[in-house]
Amino acid sequence: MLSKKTKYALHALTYLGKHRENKTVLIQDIAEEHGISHKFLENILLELRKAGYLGSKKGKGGGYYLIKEPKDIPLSRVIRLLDGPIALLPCVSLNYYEPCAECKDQAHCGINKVMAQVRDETLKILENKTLEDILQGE
Amino acid sequence: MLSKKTKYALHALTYLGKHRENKTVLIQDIAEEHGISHKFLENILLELRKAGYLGSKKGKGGGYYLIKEPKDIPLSRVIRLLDGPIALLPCVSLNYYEPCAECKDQAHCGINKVMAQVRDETLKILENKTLEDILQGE
DNA sequence: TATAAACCCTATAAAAATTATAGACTAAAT
DNA sequence: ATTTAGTCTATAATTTTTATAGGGTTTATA
Repeated sequence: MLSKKTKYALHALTYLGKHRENKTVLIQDIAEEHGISHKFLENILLELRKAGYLGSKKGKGGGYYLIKEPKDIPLSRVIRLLDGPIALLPCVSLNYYEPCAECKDQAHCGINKVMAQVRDETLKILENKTLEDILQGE
Repeated sequence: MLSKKTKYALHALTYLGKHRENKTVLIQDIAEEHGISHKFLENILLELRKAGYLGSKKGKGGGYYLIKEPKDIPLSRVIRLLDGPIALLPCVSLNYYEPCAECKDQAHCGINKVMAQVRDETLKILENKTLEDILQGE
């Protein structure tokens, strides 16, 4: 399951995607719309900005706005950013690799091999679905 | 990512799958082989038995053994049993459904729709990979 | 230029979930 | 009888997630 962080990030991105004509959107507006803690959401939006998905403007009249096209924001990226690895095991993670302590020889581990396949196939799914798909379903 | 519980369960099932000629296998042997806490593994094997994957024999000469064919043990089942939902959000879970608090109208939620698709496609992957696939990779 | 609005940033607290341990109990073999 | 090995439930320890707090910086505008 996705963490609330990632779930909230998706809601925020969706909200921002739906309000692209406005110059900026307030954290507060997104938080209220979805009943999310303002402060918690703040941290999430900050991460999305640092990762290059959002722009922001400080001061009065400020707020957040999308700077990427919805079609260029795949689920895989959002999940990796906020939740970490997509792979089911650290030993097959492309971005967060770590060997598994209980596995003596990764090269001959059937679990490792199958999980690498699962990772590849899962990745295909999550790279194909983008914010645009979400917006179309709203 | 899978919990250690699920990961250990997969290692245990693999071990049991590789030792099907023996009548039974000791918890201790599996625990030692993979450096897992005996007691922790005990609870996991108990769950696998209650779910119908393993049989057990008490007393001297006892232990665990596989009672299902490896090809009839898909990853999806093991994961659901020990980790819970495969869906990325509770609102699209088939086995552990719960509405999402921050979503006002699930019927018009783009996230919900996309995640239901992701769930279906992910499920296809995890239902297709079985213990047999793991054993073949060993 | 003072003021209020709004994001920036880091630290920490609270809660929940995961991981691990403990110990008494039952069953079976010898 | 004794030893071996799984059964079961409770609880402790640890880690992760979720949430909060509060001072800082920037900007619009009166």
